[in-house]
Amino acid sequence: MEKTVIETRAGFIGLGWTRAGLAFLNLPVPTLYEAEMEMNPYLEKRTKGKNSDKEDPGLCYTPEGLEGALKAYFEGKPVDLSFPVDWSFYTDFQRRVLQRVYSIPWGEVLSYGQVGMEVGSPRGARAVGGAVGSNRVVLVIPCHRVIAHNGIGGFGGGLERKRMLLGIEGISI
DNA sequence: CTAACTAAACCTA
DNA sequence: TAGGTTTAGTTAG
Repeated sequence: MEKTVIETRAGFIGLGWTRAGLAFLNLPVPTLYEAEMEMNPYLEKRTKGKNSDKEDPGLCYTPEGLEGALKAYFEGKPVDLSFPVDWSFYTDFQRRVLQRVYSIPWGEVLSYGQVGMEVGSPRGARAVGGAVGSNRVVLVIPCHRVIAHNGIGGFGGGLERKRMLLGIEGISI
């Protein structure tokens, strides 16, 4: 697993990747030190799935263009952040949900119930909440664009930051 | 295997 | 709007 920190207008973002794609990407924090500390729990830790990146010569992902895209995002530009993701960290259900969320475009939102509907769990809204909560790649998998049918829902990084991200995209709830 | 959690939705009044 | 009920998947024991 490779890692680095990039600086955007909103702060320092720590991220890591494997040969398969992005493994984690954190929210911006004010200092380089904090960004480095927040990466520790993710390094070489694989709670689920197999070792997708272990000596797989067919894959050779590196995050080219990601820094520029993230900087542009925090300058308010409607950029596409669908960079390759290492999906091996998730259960089948989590992967199905997150892959659907992955395709939600900039500036649009879906409810937990709608996502459940589309991935074959019409009454699994609550389970969808649990699944998006397992997202390690914020922004690239835009889990902040999934909200409750009657409100904003929740967010692992704090509701303030979810509102902030949606605000950047012109959505206020 | 069961029980106890959820970043939800629904129904009733 | 408030409160209780239903719900699917994950995780801890």
